[in-house]
Amino acid sequence: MAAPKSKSTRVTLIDVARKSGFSPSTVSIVLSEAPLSRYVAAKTKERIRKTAQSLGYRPDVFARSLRSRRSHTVGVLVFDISDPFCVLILRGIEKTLQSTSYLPILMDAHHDRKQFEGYLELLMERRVEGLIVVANWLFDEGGLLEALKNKHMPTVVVGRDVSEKHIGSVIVDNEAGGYIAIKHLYELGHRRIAVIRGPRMLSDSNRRWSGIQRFAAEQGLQLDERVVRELPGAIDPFSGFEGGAQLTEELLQSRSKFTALVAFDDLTALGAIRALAREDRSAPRDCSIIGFDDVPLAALSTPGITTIRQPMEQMGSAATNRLLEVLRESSGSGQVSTDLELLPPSLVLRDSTSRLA
Amino acid sequence: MAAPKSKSTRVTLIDVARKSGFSPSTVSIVLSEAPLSRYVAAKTKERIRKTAQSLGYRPDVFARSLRSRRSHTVGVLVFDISDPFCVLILRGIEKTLQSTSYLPILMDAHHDRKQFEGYLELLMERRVEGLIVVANWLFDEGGLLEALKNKHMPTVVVGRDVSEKHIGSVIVDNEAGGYIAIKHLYELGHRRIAVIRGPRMLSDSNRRWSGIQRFAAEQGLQLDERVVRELPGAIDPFSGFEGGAQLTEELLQSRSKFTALVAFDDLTALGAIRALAREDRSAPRDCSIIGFDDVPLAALSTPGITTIRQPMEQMGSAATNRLLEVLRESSGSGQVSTDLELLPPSLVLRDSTSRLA
DNA sequence: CTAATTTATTAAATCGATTGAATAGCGGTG
DNA sequence: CACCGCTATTCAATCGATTTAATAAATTAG
Repeated sequence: MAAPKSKSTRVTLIDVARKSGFSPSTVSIVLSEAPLSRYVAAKTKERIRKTAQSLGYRPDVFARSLRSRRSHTVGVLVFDISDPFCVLILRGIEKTLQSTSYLPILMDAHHDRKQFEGYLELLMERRVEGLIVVANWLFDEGGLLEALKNKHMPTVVVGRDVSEKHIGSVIVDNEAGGYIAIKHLYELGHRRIAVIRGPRMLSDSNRRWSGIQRFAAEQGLQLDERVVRELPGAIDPFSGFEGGAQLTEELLQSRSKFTALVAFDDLTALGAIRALAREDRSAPRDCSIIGFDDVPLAALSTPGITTIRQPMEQMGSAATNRLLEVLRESSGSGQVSTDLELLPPSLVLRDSTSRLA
Repeated sequence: MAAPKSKSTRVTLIDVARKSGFSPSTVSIVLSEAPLSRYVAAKTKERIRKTAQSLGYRPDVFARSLRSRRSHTVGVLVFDISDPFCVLILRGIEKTLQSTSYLPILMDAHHDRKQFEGYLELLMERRVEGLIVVANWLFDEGGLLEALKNKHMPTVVVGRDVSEKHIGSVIVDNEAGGYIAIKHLYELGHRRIAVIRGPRMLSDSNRRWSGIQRFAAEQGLQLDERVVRELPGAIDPFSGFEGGAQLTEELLQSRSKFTALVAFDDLTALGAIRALAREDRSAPRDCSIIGFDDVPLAALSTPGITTIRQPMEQMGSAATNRLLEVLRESSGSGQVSTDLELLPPSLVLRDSTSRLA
């Protein structure tokens, strides 16, 4: 039989206190498992918990936060939620946070500096206890990091290496990724390998390129610089696609020969495939193509794109755990340790690459 | 010169009151633009605002919410954020909410009933003032709606028609979409048109099918039932792809002829393309294919998928405006009007369909 | 046997705002 | 001139918890 309480009155701590016969203090101490609860008799605890349960008591988050000065929330600031790259990271964050008492508050800056700052401010106002920034495509620009640092807020960035700035970072090992990518093509017999690398200003891009070069050096493979191109440093999340298509077209029209292509990421690879199609060619028949990221699209396009997988969900978890550690240890005073967490990429075989005939 | 305040002490309303020489009440009334502020002298307002500004005062959300019993938040419950269908809707919601004082709190149930309910509970505890549910792929099942109704919370569902249940809904006009889709193929000269429709239990699917049938009836077009298939009612967000590939393969292996295919959605279309490729055929050369939704992938695959676009961002906005209306008018007592808002779909031409040779 | 310590509980202050009722001044009215 | 309604501001209660310091009883120590 449901208690026929007056409908609109919420059950408060006082109600529980009255009904259980203990003081509000004791009830609070028991229900919030404060340190003092060590001294509360087991029987008392049980009685209080039972009454709370039976009344359907739910503490008021606002009252609680007001008094205890803790919001039990963390801000998650993502640069562009429509970037498929982000979504799995978010899932990792969410799953990890789920078992804690922290609520993620997600804000999407959709690639806008102003918005980013605005939302950052908003999150501060909502008194988040920590911050996870999911960065992609240019983020570094123009003192954003300074803004972050000044906030004096435990912060972890995932997807971009900013470790010098006394903020934690979690990223994939891009150098290893580049290495694995070209190695795969090499092992399929390809020797004339084109590369569409990312913008030079992007550190990810440089690391991947280093990996490629390292492999080439190790194998004595000659990288023909006439078939190495660089994406422009654009802002639009789809610019990778456009750029990939554009540059591939140029490559095809130049006289230089190549039988395989390392694309900066999956979108670039998709663009390359589009360009091939325009010339009535296709992957992998006329050119093997390998991407990077393993966004969901990569599996759905035809041909499926062979790619270097970033363990995105793991990256989300790792970043979250990093933050939680700090939050736990010092309740706010702490800063995230500066070091960089590198997660290993892996090769995902699909149909856009094949052995050289 | 920055004021050298003791660093950790936050600026409170009292500080502003003291410095400006008015009482806390007046300050509160002015800064929160309460009704009473009508009676506050313009000069006073200005002085208070100025001091607030100069002290860098930011009201404490918790104190404010505690006293005023308003959280200034709305819950956004999405069924699966990795479904690209959702993301643009979210953007619409976010953009619309941005200009208001409401903060969206986003929770992702990733296709799990239990999670959905858990997050629903959590949002109630956080005292959201309203709810936007972004539903896709089966949601109707098993009393979820009842749960929602019982919460006595203004709610709008986008993406699924639940208007009978006294909850607002915003969806695309699926019937019109189906009609437009087949019309497009018909106008390209196709007469033997296959259809992979969605699961029968999904109302979207039925409406689209109705639209297709209506067009056929109007034109006296015969729909050959041997080339009409139905996706199984699976849960997985990618089942559309698998299903599309599977059913297309079956269609190809049956002796029945067809020159075009209406796919339930873009993922299904991608699956169909994959199946064609396996048989060394391709769209649109061997078969024109039209999708539904216009998810971002549709533009990036090769060939680009001709599709029926759902105005997803608009749908998000519409749902949000619907909710805001209710929230404004009665501060909570109100329920969302039951009626259904149908938004028009539109044809997006790309390369997966072509005139019958 | 008293003092100190540990266990168990509570009174009361507090977090930082909002808000309904109260206080005045002031011009107009019958 | 007493009363009313309007403008302008403030007092004090309140929202619902947490937390510090205090109280009291029980146990141990000296």
